[in-house]
Amino acid sequence: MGASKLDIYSNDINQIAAVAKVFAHPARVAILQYISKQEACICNDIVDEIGLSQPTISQHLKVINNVGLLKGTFEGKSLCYCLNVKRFQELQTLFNQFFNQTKLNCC
Amino acid sequence: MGASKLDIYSNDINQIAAVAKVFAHPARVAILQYISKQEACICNDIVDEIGLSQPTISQHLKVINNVGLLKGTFEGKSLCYCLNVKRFQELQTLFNQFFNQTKLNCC
DNA sequence: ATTTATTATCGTAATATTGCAATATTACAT
DNA sequence: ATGTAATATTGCAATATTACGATAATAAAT
Repeated sequence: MGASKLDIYSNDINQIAAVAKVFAHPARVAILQYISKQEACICNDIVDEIGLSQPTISQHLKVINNVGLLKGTFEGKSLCYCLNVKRFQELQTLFNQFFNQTKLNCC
Repeated sequence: MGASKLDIYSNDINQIAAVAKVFAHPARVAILQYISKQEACICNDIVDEIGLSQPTISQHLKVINNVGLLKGTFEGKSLCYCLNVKRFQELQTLFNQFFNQTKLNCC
């Protein structure tokens, strides 16, 4: 197998898991931290900062972008990756709701 | 490859990723929700509740247990899986610290 | 001791993820 | 138009994850 049986879970549960997956790789956590620290939203420096190849970083950025966490001006030579703070906040709230609801029910 | 290069990241970052991985599968999210709802902390019912086989559930429980999220009396026939609420709270705090710190830095 | 009920482990197949080299694309500058 | 600099995509190899059937292990009850 190897594939998760997504159809047997509720949408809420699948959403939590999908979002958690973005944070489930250290490179992506490191990228998020790094781009949030950069005032001017630097770009290829991510490759230098983290010890991975450019294609690998690009791949991770795509995953981060797929949940709407990137914001920036994408203009050829001078790209600019920024953290979408509003979306970031939404995901934090999503997690907290899950944690709080689960705690509330507990014995 | 397929293996993450854990040695190039800080411990903090690896910890966030490792914890997120636990929540990155819908079965584990569903299991956590379910065991928190059960007052009497029932066990094999998880298999009936979620639509997966007993070995698969057992495997997921192991992953959940590895981050210390399980608490219970493990006595042969009448096992009892409980959510370790204290640890659950710790992980929530861990996530929130990451989110808050990252937001704080942001441009 | 044997049965019974419950969970864990092993072995295996299928799919997913990670990472990189090579190449393609894009947009700016000359 | 050509070159350059930066990122994206493709293709591939290695490892990880997911899932299940078969089997083992454990403890209670008879």
